[in-house]
Amino acid sequence: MGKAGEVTAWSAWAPLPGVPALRGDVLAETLDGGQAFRWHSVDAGTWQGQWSAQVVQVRSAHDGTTLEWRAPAALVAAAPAALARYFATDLDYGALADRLPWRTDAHLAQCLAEFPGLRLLRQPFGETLLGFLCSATKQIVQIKQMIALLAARHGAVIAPGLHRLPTWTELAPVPESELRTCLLGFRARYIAETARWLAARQGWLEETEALPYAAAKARLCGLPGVGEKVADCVLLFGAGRLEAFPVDVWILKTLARRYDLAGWKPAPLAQFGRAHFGPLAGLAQQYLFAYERRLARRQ
DNA sequence: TGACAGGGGGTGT
DNA sequence: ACACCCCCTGTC
Repeated sequence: MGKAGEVTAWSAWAPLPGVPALRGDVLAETLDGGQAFRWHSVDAGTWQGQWSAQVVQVRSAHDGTTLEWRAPAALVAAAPAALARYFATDLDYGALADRLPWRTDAHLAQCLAEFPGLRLLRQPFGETLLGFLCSATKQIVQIKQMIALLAARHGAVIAPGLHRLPTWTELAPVPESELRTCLLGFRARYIAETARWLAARQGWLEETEALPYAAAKARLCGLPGVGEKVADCVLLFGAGRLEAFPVDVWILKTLARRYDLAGWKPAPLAQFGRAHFGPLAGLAQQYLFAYERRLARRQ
């Protein structure tokens, strides 16, 4: 018998075609750098993560060609398709990064050089919304803690000791007071109200995900607790909208410092971002973000 | 080892 | 501009 949550029978490691192997720090930044909140390191270079009803481990292949993965034997059938979507294996991120204006932006060029191969994930839309409703004034470790508690207490079991995140429908009947015990603080009310609002509108999230960027963002901003920053994160990390440009305090600082934009407000900065970085502004944002965080940690 | 102060990736009023 | 909520981190 293993510990709770410990998978005893894993499938064999298999390549994940379309995703090049990533340097250890770049893989860590991709999986555990603020896009997603359900990955943890199980071994040097090996990460275990969950989304929807999936549980997988990933690492860079020893031959250095691609990422490789394995899944609990009982869950392996659905894994290839789920992985392909989650890791956006159809997108060549090397080519996308090359289309950013690094040739005329020395700072961006340095950020790209620091995190070669950095990727954006395509997480389930509803789960991404839940994660970023938890994110206000919280750091990654704390958000991960809230999300883990929500899953453990309100999510269905998908493998021994492993729970998926609750769906919005499952969250709707949970009283706000009970959500507060998941360390959500003032975010509990946002999540409770959003859950009830969504439960009364089946299909609303799916419709929103399919809308053009601006319309989808406007709709998300109508949810309690969702402002422009959260909406942009949900669209960037949960819908593959690479034009979304979330402006948080890190980006505020980095744009002020590196682009001489001190004193600018978030909305004008978002405009600057889209104008300067172009239709893949969200990818540029992720590089700037990763770089600034690395500098901060080194202090 | 324990206590304490400081601050935190945002939204809503 | 400030409240919201309380956990994490660093420090003594």
